[in-house]
Amino acid sequence: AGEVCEHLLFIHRGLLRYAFLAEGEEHTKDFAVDTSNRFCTAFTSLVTGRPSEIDIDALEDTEVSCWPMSYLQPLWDGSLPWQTWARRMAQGMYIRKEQREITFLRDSALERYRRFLREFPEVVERVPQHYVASYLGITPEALSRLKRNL
Amino acid sequence: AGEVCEHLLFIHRGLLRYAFLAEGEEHTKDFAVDTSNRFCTAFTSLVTGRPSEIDIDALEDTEVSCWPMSYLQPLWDGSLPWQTWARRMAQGMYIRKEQREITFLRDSALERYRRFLREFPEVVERVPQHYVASYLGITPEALSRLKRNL
DNA sequence: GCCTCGCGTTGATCTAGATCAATGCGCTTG
DNA sequence: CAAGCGCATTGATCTAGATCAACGCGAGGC
Repeated sequence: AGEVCEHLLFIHRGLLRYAFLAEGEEHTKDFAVDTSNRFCTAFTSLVTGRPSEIDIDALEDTEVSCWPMSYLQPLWDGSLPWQTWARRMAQGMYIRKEQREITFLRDSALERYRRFLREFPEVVERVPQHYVASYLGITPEALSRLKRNL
Repeated sequence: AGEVCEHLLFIHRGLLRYAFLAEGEEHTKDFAVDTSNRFCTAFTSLVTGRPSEIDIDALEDTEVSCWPMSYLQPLWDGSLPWQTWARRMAQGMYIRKEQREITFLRDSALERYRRFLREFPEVVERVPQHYVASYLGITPEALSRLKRNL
């Protein structure tokens, strides 16, 4: 956070977490894992050129390929297939966020946890549980109690 | 909802609402107004070609230009400037959804209402209040009480 | 070995917001 | 005009999840 994001990462191995800080609280926005979501970047900063408000940290030793934006931007702006690729990436990211919006409007914390287990079946074993709680928008204590009902 | 979205709309006058149905409850995802967000479409359906899960309904008499996808797709796929335009649109939509994600993780209902007033200052006077409540993820009763504390 | 630290759990209490039910009030329609 | 409807408000009660505090327990580090 604070820097302008200049890179697009592709995750070969490991696990990253997107977070942001607000009034001393840290909130988990998303995970990026080697088993899915293999691209990782502070997208908003990347495309606006403004400093990122989110932190990205590695929860495991992580191996990535790193694409500098200075390399990608000319491809995106100069070549139709790459432009299409970039558009599709943005579309896919939108669709994921829309799902998350729907989940916040429609589901209880328990239901959100069940969906999380379905979307990231392996992540739950690889990250400290309080990060999962934070991703769901609840406290660690609440998640601990939720698990008793499934 | 149920149909594949084939159009991108540009709103000249009026006000639309995005909603979805879940277990008999209707939830409001977003508003599209003639004073901002002037494009409107069931984006996920538009780009995936799958039937839309969301409804779009007009809360006022609304005047739009209607761009059929059969017209846009060849532009997007065949022309760099149009492709760039489409990519930028997808990026912008992502950024808006990210803001909404952050708001659900970080803010109380009261704070979300304050932000809503800032983002859509005029909408609050143009739509029934229970739609605003639904957009915020709370009940109409709760919103009615919230307003007493600002 | 012991000590600490990070993390999860558990218990007791508190609170934001949900739920249910009643009231009021402007608009439309007969 | 009255009747009915959609919507906002208000009150009483309930509940999911927050908060605060205590405890446990395994993994390092000394």
